[in-house]
Amino acid sequence: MAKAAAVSRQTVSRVINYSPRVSAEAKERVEQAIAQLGYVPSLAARSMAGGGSRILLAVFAGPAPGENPALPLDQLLLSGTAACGARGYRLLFEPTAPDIAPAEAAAQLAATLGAVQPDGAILLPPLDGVAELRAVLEMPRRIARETLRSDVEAPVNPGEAAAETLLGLGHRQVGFITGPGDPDRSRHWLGGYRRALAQKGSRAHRYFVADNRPDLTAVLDLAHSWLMPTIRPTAIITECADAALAVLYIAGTLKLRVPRDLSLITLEDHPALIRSQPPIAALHEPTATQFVAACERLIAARGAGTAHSAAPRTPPGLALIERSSLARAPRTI
Amino acid sequence: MAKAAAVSRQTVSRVINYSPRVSAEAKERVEQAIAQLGYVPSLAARSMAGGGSRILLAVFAGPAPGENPALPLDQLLLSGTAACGARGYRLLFEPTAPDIAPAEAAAQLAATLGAVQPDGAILLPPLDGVAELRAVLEMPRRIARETLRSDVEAPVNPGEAAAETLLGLGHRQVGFITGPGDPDRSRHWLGGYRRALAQKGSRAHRYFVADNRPDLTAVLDLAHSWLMPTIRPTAIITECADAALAVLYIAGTLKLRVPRDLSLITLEDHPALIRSQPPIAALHEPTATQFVAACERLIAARGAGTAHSAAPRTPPGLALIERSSLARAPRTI
DNA sequence: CTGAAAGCGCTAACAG
DNA sequence: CTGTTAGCGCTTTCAG
Repeated sequence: MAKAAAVSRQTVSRVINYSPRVSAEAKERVEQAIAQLGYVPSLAARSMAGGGSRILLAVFAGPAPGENPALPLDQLLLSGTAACGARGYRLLFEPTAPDIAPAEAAAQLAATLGAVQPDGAILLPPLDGVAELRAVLEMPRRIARETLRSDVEAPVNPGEAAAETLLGLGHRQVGFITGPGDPDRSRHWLGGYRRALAQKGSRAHRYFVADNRPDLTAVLDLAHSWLMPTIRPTAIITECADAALAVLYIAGTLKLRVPRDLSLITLEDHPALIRSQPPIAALHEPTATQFVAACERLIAARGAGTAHSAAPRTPPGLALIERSSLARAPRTI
Repeated sequence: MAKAAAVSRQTVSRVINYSPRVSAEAKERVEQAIAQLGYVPSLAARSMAGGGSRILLAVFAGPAPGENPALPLDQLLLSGTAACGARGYRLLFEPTAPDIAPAEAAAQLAATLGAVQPDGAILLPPLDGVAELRAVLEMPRRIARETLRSDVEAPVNPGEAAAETLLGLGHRQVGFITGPGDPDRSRHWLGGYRRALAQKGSRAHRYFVADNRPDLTAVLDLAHSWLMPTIRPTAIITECADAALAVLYIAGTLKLRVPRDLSLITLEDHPALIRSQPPIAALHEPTATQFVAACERLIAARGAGTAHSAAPRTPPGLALIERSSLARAPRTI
């Protein structure tokens, strides 16, 4: 190929690797030849020659059949491939086998690492907490490691944060509706909600809890039964966006106005929340954003000094999308 | 590595490639050494040496920002990686850039093909209809090509099929509620519904159409407005599962019984449909199933004669999941 | 059934 | 700034 541009293969290599040590003239010729011949460098060859594989590995917990993944995989796939593709990288999603011991999962991961030799790997939650897997990423040929959450900070619990927000607005009857998705996650978030209420709650505080991950019709029934009586929640947290819309609808049929009579917040963001009347607030882990950031750090880390990026890690935390579904609690019940 | 087993690299290669031409004895030794040293063959090296990359490429239409993909990407990712992983393959998802001309998309694809050199590629809908892309997969180093639909059969339109099913049950007032997701797809399916009604419909038939892709609260309102009056649909098709559940709830509040007073069918299957009361029928393209089948054909095709698998292509068609939400139309309106 | 030789396409490391 | 020399880890092809 190279010879078509009357230069050596090395110069071609330099050009496609954006080395500054190429004369403008040579670069020109090479680029022209590349365009003409439709030349595309082979990933495999580059990887083997030590130039980096230009592959990033996203490891997620493969859910047992019938179970839901703990993550919005489609969002991650979309935003991740876009971010990586823009920089000439590829993103490979790899599930861990469901229901296996950490040690086995670690062995599996090590095998994948050996076979693919990615330039970096991301342990997606809840895998980021598994010490065995983190260890595997430490050891081998300096594979940069990333997780979504900062390694330092304690992860924030969305359920807890949402409850605190509502308590801060003076609400005393706060409801929580779990959603489908990973049961462990539901449990964890619900736990956060309980903690917040227990901590700040006086006797006047009341729990309204649906911990059974109700489906849509069940949520509608439930909302009706909660909002009909005089003693009712003045604020409701829903794990999934659908449920919030369902509650909003029920509130409407009962002539309750959001947010005057009822505040609503959901732990999953969704485009439909913007268009609803009123728009519904969301307090969620910005998973996709963090994922893209992690990918970019990984890509940036290539060539940089240490593997484990010392790059600026913006504290991830939660994203509170305030919309007009939140208000102070009404004076009287 | 190989020398640890007291054989040549060749023999190792044969063992890991399941060549039959190895003595049981040598095989034993090699396998032991492999386990001991934690040896993993490098994908890149195998690919470069011509042994096949063991990578499958899934090409999908990258949606414009804000738009939804036309496919259940998370399902495809889950089932696809599982299927490929079980056979030692990897699955790489690659989006086409949104809003570009077919020719450009083709160039992009060609570049990816050159860089990754997958053993096979799958054009996910709606890309499978783009001639330029299909052409790219024909040409190069015998990359096996697959699509979800059979190349021969005309794709079946789920909207049309659902409408026909209901017409066959004697329904004359049939509703159709579009959902979020790819707008083109909505349009297409709605068109099928219209065609079916126009074809079989007498004057007595009535259309109830929501073509504005309503969100959940809008669906709830809509269902109420449809089902309240005396002249109302006796059957409703919803594009997405949520909407079906919403309609079911509204029917309940209006004392309409499903399926006696109202038949329900949705074009998206979802676990929640099984648990609802009654369970709701779904008529959907079994995308994930077809995708897994396509992957397996691709993997099987490696080594086999022709690239373009002449393997038995089971007619894909649609999957009608009958549940108790379907019944004959009531005698009187 | 097993070994030896050659090379896949690139990039690092070193000269010029 | 550019060219030369190796060699990455495997598999193919060809001999034993």
